[in-house]
Amino acid sequence: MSAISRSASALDQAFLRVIQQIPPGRVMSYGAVARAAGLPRHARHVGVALKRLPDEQAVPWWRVVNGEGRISPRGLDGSDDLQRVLLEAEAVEFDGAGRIDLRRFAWLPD
DNA sequence: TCCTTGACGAGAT
DNA sequence: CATCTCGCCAAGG
Repeated sequence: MSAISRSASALDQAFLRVIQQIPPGRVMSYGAVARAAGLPRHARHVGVALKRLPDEQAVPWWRVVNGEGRISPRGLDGSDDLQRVLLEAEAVEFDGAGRIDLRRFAWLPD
């Protein structure tokens, strides 16, 4: 029983497995994760899966951004800022508008 | 069952 | 660029 299988639905686990493969310094959009998991049109659910992700990070959730190369705002908690800090710590660059150049940092499964 | 909610995305204006 | 509109689809009320 892996750490993520405890509180995630079978569908969520498909996304999480993909996310676990994203190498440091690279990112993937929600839609890309969904497609790589063989579940196109489920971009929104990738976000849902991460949201209900338990504290214990067995998954590099911070390497998932939206299709514009931006960190999706989720409101009050400062997890947005944390995400940016974690990414910059991996040398991922943000431009003046807070965007990541996906042509350079996006990753796709081999 | 019906209705509403989204860490989304593509396209039109 | 910034907005807005729609399509998408599982979950929860």
